[in-house]
Amino acid sequence: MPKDAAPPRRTMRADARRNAEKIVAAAGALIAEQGADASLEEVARRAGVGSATLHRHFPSRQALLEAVFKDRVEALCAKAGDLLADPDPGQALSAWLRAVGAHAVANRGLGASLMRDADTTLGETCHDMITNAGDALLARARAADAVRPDMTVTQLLKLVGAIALATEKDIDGPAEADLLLAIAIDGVRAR
Amino acid sequence: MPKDAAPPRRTMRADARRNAEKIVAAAGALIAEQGADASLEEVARRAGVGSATLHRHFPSRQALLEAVFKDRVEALCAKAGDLLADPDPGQALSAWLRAVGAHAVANRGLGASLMRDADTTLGETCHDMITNAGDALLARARAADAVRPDMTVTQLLKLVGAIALATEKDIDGPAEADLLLAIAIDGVRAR
DNA sequence: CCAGTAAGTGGGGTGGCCCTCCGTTTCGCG
DNA sequence: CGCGAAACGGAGGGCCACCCCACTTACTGG
Repeated sequence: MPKDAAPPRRTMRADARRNAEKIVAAAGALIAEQGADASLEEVARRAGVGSATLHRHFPSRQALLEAVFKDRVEALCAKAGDLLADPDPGQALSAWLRAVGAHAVANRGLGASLMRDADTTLGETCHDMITNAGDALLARARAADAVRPDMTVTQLLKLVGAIALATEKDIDGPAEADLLLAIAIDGVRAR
Repeated sequence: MPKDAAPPRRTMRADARRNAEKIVAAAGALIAEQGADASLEEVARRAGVGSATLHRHFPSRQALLEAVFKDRVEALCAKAGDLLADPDPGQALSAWLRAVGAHAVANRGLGASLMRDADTTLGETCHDMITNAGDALLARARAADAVRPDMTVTQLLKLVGAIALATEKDIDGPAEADLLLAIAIDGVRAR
């Protein structure tokens, strides 16, 4: 009998991985300079690869953004885990939201990534990760009657992302964002 | 002696005015369908004019958006005027903000117009109009100790615009936006 | 060590977009 | 009416996302 179809690759080929890394690095730099709608061709150019390679590794702009922001998001998730040990659940939630907001303004375009579009079909790893992380904090805060009972993480993140988006191209973005965020968080508190 | 340079036109030529109107109408329809980043060439195509004509009448996308939203914005300004007579200044402000938010989600892209880019060089009539209108309401609310004393209209509008932007592509945009807005406004109140 | 092969690559093409130049048409004033 | 200026719109340049396909390269089993 014919032998089975070729066994599927277990790991990426070494050069492919290297190229992917070069692309992510270049994208990170360019996005920091120009924002999340930077030219993908310019990214490929700076990474020293063809545009086809970029598109093969990252089929959509969103996919590339997620790769770029992955470690930042992981850091935020870790922070959420730490804050679960905080004695004051309400304070913990609000501290985390401000941290998320700070990252979102600092890294142009992260905000848009987090809010995410209700239409994205699948694979929104970034958004899922942060949603899950935030959910734990929110649940605890809700149990302690520190927040309005009808809040959802999605709403919270939308709020944070929206504010980041609105201030990210401001002259004094971070300060403005922090102020607006503080105000919004105030509204989230249980009355 | 040579006669003075030809006297400058006082009014637009009739066909020019008609074309401008057709363009605004087409843009309004397309923006309602596809959002504020709709293709300008498609607008020109639907209006039955060449793309050069569109660009002559509206040198920037922002200029076109302002023309499209002008009457909506005027309505909001009028409403602000009316609300100045409301006996409760805090309530009046919050009602107006919700009205602004509702319009912003309903008319895709209005939100972005309102928040406006800190870098726009000049001529942001739309933004100016609404800023002035809101300022009166805010001043009155502040005098009545109904809001935090450090709020500015710009911040308020940024908040509203951001929320509209964040929810405008949602399945259930209006409801979501109203809820988030209510929360944010709650944070704006004086403690 | 070596060849076979699937995985990976990138140049070039396509179509869309924004915007401008410029020859042609149209308006409206005198 | 007739003429000059105002307005028009198609063609074309530059840029971009994305796809196709002939070529190259890394891994694997003998």
